Amino acid sequence: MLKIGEFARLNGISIATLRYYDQCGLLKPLTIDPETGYRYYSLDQLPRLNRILALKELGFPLDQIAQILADGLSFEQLLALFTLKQAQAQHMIATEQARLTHLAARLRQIEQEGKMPKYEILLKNVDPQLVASYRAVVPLPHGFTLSHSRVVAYLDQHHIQSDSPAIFRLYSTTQQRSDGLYIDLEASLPLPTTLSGNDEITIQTLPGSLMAFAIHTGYDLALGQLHTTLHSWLTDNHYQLIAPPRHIRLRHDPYLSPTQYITEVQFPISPTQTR
Amino acid sequence: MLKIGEFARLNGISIATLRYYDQCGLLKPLTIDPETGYRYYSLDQLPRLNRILALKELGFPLDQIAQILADGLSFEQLLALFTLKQAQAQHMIATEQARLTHLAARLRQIEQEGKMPKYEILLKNVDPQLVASYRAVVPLPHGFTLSHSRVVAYLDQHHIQSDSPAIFRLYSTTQQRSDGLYIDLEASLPLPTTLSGNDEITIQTLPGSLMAFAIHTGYDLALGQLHTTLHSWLTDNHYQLIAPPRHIRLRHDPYLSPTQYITEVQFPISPTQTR
DNA sequence: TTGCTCCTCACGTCACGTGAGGTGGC
DNA sequence: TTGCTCCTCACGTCACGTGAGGTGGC
Repeated sequence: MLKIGEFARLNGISIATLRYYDQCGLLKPLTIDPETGYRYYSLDQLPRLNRILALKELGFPLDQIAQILADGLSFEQLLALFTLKQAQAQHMIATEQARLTHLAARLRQIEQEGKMPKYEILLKNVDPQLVASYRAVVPLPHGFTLSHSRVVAYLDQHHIQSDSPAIFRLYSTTQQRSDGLYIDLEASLPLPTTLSGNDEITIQTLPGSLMAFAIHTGYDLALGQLHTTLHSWLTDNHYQLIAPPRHIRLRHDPYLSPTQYITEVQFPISPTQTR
Repeated sequence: MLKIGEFARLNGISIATLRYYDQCGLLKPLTIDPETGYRYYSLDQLPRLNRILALKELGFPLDQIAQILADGLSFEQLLALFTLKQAQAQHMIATEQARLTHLAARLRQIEQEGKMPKYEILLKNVDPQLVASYRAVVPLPHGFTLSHSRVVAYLDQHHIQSDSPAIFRLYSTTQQRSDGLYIDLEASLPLPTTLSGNDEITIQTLPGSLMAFAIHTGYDLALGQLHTTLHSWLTDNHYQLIAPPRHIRLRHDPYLSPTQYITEVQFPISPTQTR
């Protein structure tokens, strides 16, 4: 019969752990002195404790360990449990490896610039969104505002006032023509309820998607660098662009200085198939 | 000015998260309506929030993120923080990969045997231990008990009664000679205090070490399989044996049936240098 | 009036670690 | 008597999630 301290030392674990396992019923001492409350363990309990510790190292939570040891699981359940754990471990590895990649990139930046990077690239899910849209190939730099005003005019006709930010989808990169730069652009504004469109204006639902996004502060035509950064981020992190990039004009009041503008750039993405 | 729900949706995070960041001072709303308590955020707070989220993805705890953003860290501290995180991520990957290996092994066993394996192999740290030892090449099967009784006799001479289990160090594997099997063996018993030895008995401190160990139930000469299992476990998990294996006779009373015997097998190990 | 969004507690999570304050056996 | 080991609460951990119960604006 072993006192709790001896039993703990034998297994290289803490007394608190054994007391906790007692409390949650995972491993009760063989006897408890009713006078003193001292817990006494038997050497015969070693195999059970070791099984517990081994399963814990495999990453199982204590309640699942209790189930496994109680033998209340069918062969299939056992198999499923272990296969699931395997998948979880693989997922953890992938996550940590991505983290390593990002950390390495940051370290390089810190060493070079002595500072944090300008853009933070993050992931989020964006819901589908009902919008009124106007698409055309338009000249820069005013194409954004021109297209936007077409949609605003349409909404005005229908007496709808939208204070949601404008969404631009970029179907092409900027293209040099003889008379200047052009871009294939779609301006959209969210609608509270569906309408019928017309020749110019399309009513549609922008698809929801996983997005890699970043916030840009300042004039929204100086976004080339951010696009480049996002593109290389995608390949580094095994994502692919699955739809046109979006610009969201979060703040773009004409009476503000352009340095105050805030634009969100969204890249709709999905994970690249590995293999 | 954005209400908390709008600001949350904009970043794809929960309202609870924003409230929590307010509470712990990481990101306070720009203003709070004193009447209603409503929190109002500004678009200018987007970059800070994104930095927070990015650092969180890199694995930093919120209090460290606060420090980093407060810019209260020197270049060296920043570098150290990131390098440490990198090391932690690498460690995590190694741990998870070991877990995967073990899970795969278990899965194979479950599929083949439909049952949990016989032995659980675990790690623990063992402290140094002052002992009285007798070492000799002895015949099997009685060599263990013979050597053990030499040490017991020595302790009796000194009127010391040790009820700690006997420790055997196996300096060789079993060897076939013309007159039977032999083994180079050292039997030890823990001492409460140091003594002077004699021709036969050495007083020494068994070194502490990281141990891979397993518990064996039953007759303690049927341990060949466990040794083999332990050896292949070592190579699978990138450890190497750095000292003779130990057998600890946790229960070995002569009046018990050998099926009741409990022996712990310990392999002193250290991680194999990778590269 | 009905929904919707917001508010503030307060509690739960998971596997223990860490005192505080006290007891039992040598 | 002094150490040592053991006991039982109770609280802290980390970053929120989840009600309960209530309020404000359309």
